Amino acid sequence: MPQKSSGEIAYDRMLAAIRGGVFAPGDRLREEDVADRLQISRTPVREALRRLEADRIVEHKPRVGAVVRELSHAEVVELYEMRVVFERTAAELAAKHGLAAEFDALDALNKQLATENGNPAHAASINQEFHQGLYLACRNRFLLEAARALNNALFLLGPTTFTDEARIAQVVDQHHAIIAALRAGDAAAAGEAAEVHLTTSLRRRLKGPA
Amino acid sequence: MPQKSSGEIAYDRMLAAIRGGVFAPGDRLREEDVADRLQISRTPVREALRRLEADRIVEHKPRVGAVVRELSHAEVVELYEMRVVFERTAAELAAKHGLAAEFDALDALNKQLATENGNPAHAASINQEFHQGLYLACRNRFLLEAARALNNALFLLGPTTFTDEARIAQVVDQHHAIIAALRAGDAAAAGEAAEVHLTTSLRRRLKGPA
DNA sequence: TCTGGTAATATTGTATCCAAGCGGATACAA
DNA sequence: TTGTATCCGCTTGGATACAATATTACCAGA
Repeated sequence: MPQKSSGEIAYDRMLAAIRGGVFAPGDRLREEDVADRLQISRTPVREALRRLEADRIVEHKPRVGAVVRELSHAEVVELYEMRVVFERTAAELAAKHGLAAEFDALDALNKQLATENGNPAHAASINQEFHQGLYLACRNRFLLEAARALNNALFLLGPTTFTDEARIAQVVDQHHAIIAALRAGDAAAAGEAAEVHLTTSLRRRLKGPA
Repeated sequence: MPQKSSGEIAYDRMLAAIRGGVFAPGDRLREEDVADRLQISRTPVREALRRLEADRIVEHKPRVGAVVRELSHAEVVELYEMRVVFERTAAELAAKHGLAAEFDALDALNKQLATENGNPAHAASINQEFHQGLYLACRNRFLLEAARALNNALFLLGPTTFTDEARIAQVVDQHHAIIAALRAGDAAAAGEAAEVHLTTSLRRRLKGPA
């Protein structure tokens, strides 16, 4: 193990497990179980659990254990409320600080997304990359970190639905509007487009499961 | 120790130490030193350090140790950039969701601040409470948490300067503008007032030390 | 004197061990 | 049959011991 510490590995694996639906909200995460599963001792597992707790992905009850958080309806709304703010801010800042090459990269991703009709998982992955690229273009480490934590919390809601073809087309369109505003250097328009995009996303989410 | 775990205590004490200037940016925090100092073992100290790392207050270099972060000029600007966004958002949401009683409490704090001429430390403390109250009024747990982390990072810059009497008067005025907009339920105006306030604050900060 | 390598040392990373607290289950009594 | 009290076990919280590694100091040779 030259590069990553066991704690890092534990964190990554557990995050991936939650992301992949192996651990569902409400599941208990007993330190020893996880340790056995990952073939390491409890110490790095505890470290990983603490980090997940800081990300608000697990809840830590003293003497009871860690459980994967369940988001109430109110919290889901609050989560998206903040996501809208972050995304709008990211778009505004990216319009100011981003490079043309970065916008080109976003455009390329978006074109790729447009052709991903049959593969929902891949489409979701490209979508992730797009938004990550947007955050990277705004040259603000604190926003990047805050958005990362927020997006991790988003995994609790399960995978984004990209099964619908019309939905993908809509997303691609909205992304395109953002990119156009970015290229024009129009921060206000970019922010507005991002807000529209995310608001649609929330609406979609709330319509879905619960 | 019925209520707080050693880890909690370690976190609180270290945060207070950084806040109080005991640990300055660039200082190394060796686990054993801190453990000795707090009369506990390394385990809870590590937990506290990991939490501080999540807050981006310390940097953790493998096999080397934790050092209190030093913010570059660029990072300070980015930090305030985000703080403006958060504060603006908080004001907007508070205007929508806050209760009249909460606005009254903010007003009371602000009046108290106006009379705190001779005591910079106390004035700073009241100011903290004011902003905390604003965040609480907006009913968004994610914003609250993100703002908490950001404000902790702010401690790295040293205490806010509230020595100048004219400065306090200006702050009180700007707070008052925010409160007025909140009471009117005018989200846009509240957000605008908050942005003005924080922008002044940044200007003040950059004029100061470095 | 400077440079290269090697070895000692300092410090974190991981594992294991002991203590403490909470919850559940069971038994007894009403 | 139900309510209550007590006891046992499961799980985390904290401490310590051990391993791994990066840094640094020191020495030898050029």
